[in-house]
Amino acid sequence: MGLRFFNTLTRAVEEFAPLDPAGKKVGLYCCGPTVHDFAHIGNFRTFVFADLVRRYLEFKGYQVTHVMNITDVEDKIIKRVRESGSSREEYTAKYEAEFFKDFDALGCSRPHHTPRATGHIDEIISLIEKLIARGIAYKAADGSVYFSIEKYRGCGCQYGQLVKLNFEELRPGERVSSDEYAKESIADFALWKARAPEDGQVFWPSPWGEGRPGWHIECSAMSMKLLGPSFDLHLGGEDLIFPHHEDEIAQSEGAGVQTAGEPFVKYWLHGAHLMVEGKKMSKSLGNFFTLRELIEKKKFTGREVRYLLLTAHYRESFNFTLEGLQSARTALARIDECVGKLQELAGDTISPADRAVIEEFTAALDDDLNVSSGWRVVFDWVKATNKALAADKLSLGGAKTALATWYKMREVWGLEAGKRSSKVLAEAVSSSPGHLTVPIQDAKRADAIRK
RNA sequence: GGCGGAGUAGCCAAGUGGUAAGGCACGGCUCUGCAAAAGCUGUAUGCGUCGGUUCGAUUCCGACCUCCGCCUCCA
Repeated sequence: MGLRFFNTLTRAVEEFAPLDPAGKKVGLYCCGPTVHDFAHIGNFRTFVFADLVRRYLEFKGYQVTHVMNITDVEDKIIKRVRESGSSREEYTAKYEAEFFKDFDALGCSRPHHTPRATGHIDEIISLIEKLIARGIAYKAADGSVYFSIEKYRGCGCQYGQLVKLNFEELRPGERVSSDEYAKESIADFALWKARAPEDGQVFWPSPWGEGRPGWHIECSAMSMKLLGPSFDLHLGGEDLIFPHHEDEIAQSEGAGVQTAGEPFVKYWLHGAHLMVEGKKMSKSLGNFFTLRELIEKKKFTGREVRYLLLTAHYRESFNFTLEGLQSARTALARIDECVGKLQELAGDTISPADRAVIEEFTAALDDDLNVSSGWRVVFDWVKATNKALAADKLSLGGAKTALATWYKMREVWGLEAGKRSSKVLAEAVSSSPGHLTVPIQDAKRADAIRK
């Protein structure tokens, strides 16, 4: 059996088969950040998850094109821009830069493309024009353009592919904002929002007047531009299933740009949310970690945070705790210790990995990214390696193979060791091949280093 | 109210119709200036509750309890 993913579209685990007839190229899109503030640890769970998917596909030999959008125009951003007095460009550039700082600290591979919504206004407009031409979108009295779910369904398209929806009982929300009173139907959503006074300088010209894109449209426009009208994988947090992703499907398939019978996206993968210290993250509870807080105030590393995020299956809600980070630190140190010894023995030479271990590892990850089983393989390997090291039974060749085995698995985890912690450094100073012995005269120095 | 997900040792977390992986924490032993690391080793008669099916259920079915998400431009 090969790689399998749980597809939200079918609510089942499916064999992964790329659209590419050669079975080689894979298009992967992940909904990226809205750059209105520092991203929190929950946001990053999704990006680490997407990074794992990408790395594992590459590990499996696929040629992945990874796209992640930057949403740099949206209600909250406009509000903040107005309050801060800076321009939208200045404001979003700052938080985009901060976002990538954290993204890098977590060891996430940069996507091949990180398109900004505001850089694709033309594509967005042309997509909306297609929808209007097909009679699925309409310009309302307020100057905005809306997507008509009724018309869409009238074309034989299905709305509600990702969630079961009861249209008769769709409740008119109490919080329908006043600027959307012109919609024909309550479930219709904005493709283009007419310029409002509070938007300030944030607007673009369009065939329907000045305004800005709706929330969902940029993902449709940019993903199809960069990956084609049909692509393999679309990822995001579970909260995006509805309405964001449902609406993306509607906009993209409603435009009629796909080859007959081909979907906009073949596999939809959604990551579950994070809890913090047993509670739902919320600003009022104050349990809202940002990565920089964890790094600067709590003195953890991005690598430790990444490890912790990678210990739980992506579809299970996960309880993120400082205690968990502490145990992540210990577990990583154990791996590093073992790898450090191997490096001393084998150097950084290239050797084939242990096939049996890699096969076991692959079997674990193939199963909808069963990271827990993957870690079991890693720690069984650590144990076996340590045992051989302690018994002095590891030949040079054996050490090279063991090291290569870890490097292979590490490609998937993305946990390259950066700077060693002071504890490990102290040991590295006093270690010699084979056994870790501290010369007696160095005892005081060792104690000093320890402090 | 509608839809969906989950409840496994102190904490995190796999898994299976036939008797519970792994990590962290904790205890014992070996090694050691003391530690740490490493090695060996111990720790759930039990998998939310109550019923049912079965030779046998944690795994299947039903009910219930609890938690979480979406239905409201939050990853």
